Amino acid sequence: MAKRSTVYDVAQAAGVSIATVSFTFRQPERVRAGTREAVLRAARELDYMPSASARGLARGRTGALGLFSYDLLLEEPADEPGGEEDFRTYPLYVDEVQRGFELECARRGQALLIGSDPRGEGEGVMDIVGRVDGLAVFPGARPAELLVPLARLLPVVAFATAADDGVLHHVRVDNRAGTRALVTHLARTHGIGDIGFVGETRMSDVAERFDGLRLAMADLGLRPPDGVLDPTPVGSAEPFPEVKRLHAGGALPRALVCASDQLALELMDVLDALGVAVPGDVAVTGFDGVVAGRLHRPTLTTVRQPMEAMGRLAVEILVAALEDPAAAPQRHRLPVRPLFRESCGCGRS
Amino acid sequence: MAKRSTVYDVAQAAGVSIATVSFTFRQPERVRAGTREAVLRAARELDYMPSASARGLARGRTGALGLFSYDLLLEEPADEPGGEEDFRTYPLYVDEVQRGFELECARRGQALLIGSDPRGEGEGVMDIVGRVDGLAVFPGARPAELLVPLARLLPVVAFATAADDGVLHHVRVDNRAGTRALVTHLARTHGIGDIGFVGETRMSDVAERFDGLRLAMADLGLRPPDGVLDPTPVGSAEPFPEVKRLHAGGALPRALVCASDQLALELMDVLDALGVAVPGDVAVTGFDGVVAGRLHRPTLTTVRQPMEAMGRLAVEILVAALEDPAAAPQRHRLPVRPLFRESCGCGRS
DNA sequence: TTGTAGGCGTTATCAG
DNA sequence: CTGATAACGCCTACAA
Repeated sequence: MAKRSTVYDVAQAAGVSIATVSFTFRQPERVRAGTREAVLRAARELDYMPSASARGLARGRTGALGLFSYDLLLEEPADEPGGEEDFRTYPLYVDEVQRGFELECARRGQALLIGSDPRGEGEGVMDIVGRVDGLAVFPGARPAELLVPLARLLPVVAFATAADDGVLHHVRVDNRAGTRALVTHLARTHGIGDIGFVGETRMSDVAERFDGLRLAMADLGLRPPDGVLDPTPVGSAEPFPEVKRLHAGGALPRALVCASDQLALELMDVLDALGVAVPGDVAVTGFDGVVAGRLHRPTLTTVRQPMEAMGRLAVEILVAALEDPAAAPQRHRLPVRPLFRESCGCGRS
Repeated sequence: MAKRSTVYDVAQAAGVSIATVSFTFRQPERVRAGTREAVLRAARELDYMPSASARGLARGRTGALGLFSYDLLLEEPADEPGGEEDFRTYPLYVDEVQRGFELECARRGQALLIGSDPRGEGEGVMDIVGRVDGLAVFPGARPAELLVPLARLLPVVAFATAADDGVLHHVRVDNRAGTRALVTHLARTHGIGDIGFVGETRMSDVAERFDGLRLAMADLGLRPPDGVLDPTPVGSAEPFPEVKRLHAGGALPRALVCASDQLALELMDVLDALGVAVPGDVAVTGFDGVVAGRLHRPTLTTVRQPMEAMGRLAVEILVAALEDPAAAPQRHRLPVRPLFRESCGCGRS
């Protein structure tokens, strides 16, 4: 690898000082034409590429924004023995939010740093924080409070996280309105009043979804469930024990509203194995609006989050915060949109 | 924003020199236990986050890998007036390769910088090159030769690009085998011998696909087309003029092999508008294996590229090149897999 | 308009 | 085992 040339090399080749070289790149007009030509030509001939490290150090800014996931899905590359690809694992919710973040960064010519914490030690954040001017973070197993100290150092946007702090910027969706729309549809259109909720409510998003379901049922004069069903994580060994028990006892609700699309798809697998027809015997709904819900048969009724918009918004917030560090933290709650497809009993969409 | 604390602050708080602080972080065992504790505690209390800029400058390495696209799809966020999402635009081929790159970086705890050149001035590369230790680049409108000077400065992996240089690392797929499999299937299974190729062959990948088609047809004793049909870019105003002309003259081939899935989907729109049935009147195939091909009706027969593996491989190559800068450039050609679905006349898959 | 010189936060090479 | 101290490459007053 050839040694990269520096301002010194360019300065020497152009017969000027390094200050002039540096100046030529940032304020080309304010340099005499002849000098400018000489500098630019020298730079081109020497393949001069400014060092972002040096520049960042001198300026006190890296010029990059960061996107961080605490626990990334790190599955080993699945073999594709011959069948179709498993699009249940991609693209997920986070992938689409990330895409919005990327598109907005690209539009603004912003460099984007993607980081994660594969070991789960929280040490990964430190690394990335040192590299960026602002950071957006997906919710993870670790409590969001860990982000608060970071927010004193740089602007931080938290996705889909409860907002009981006063320092983080927040980008969330209207989860309650989402499940409310689902419940209302199930009741009014399909005449279903016996609705259960599947999922675990430790994440604030899911808690809000469950809350929205209960509020909506109460408003409709229906009896809300006392609690959630099967608050076990996605992908557990013996999934949905409670649903199975209810089925065995013939006490399955007529509809199961799930905390996410992923969960709903897994649930439908289990129901299928039990010989329960969807939507005939029980209606199933998801939340997120990932593509897998359209590939599944029956197609999945769900609530679509504006993921691309969420990602873009995070970038906007960070850029604004960089320009005005004194501004108050922003809290956004974006609207969602129900998608009524086959799994609730509607016709194919 | 609070000023970030530095090694100096930590050193002072711990009552040691900055050298000891730095040393404590890199070789904890080689520092006396008491000193170590003091330093780590001070660092924690001060929320010390090392500056990647300073570190990179001192070490001569940024510790990040880069992924660059010359011309990113920068569509404005599409309104979603109420219908379903348009999954034709995401995830595309590049998105899935990028995902593989990300997963592999995450697995290795590597920081990943994503950059693009929205203005198309080539100036974006300079910015990102200064930030990374190694770079992978998607093919773009600009000739790959522009990458050669970069490769003298840092390891560069080119995706899906012709390899007539001696310096770039290459990650490609076996395009010829892909179209060969398609042609063989069309001929043997569906008895089709009249096959056209749609697409523009300026990109080496597409040229190879066309070449594979011609070779396969010749081997089968069929008469290969003299040239390609409609070498116009995706998304042009008046798409597929030649196909329309052939249809008007009643001379449409029995099968149209397209350069990509995107192109095939657009073509099917046009055929549909012309009243041409797929696969009844004409069989259509794509190339890539993106998810949109499964959502379309009829589902799209295509050739699947191992995109995740391609992304992962690029990371492996870069990491290896960083460890041994003297090693020769690597050239990989990964296998592809045909997926026979409805659009060629096969049953639903 | 251009040059000089100091500083940005770490690392690494030495002595001690 | 720890402490000075010189890079690292660029930016930016301040001078000339």
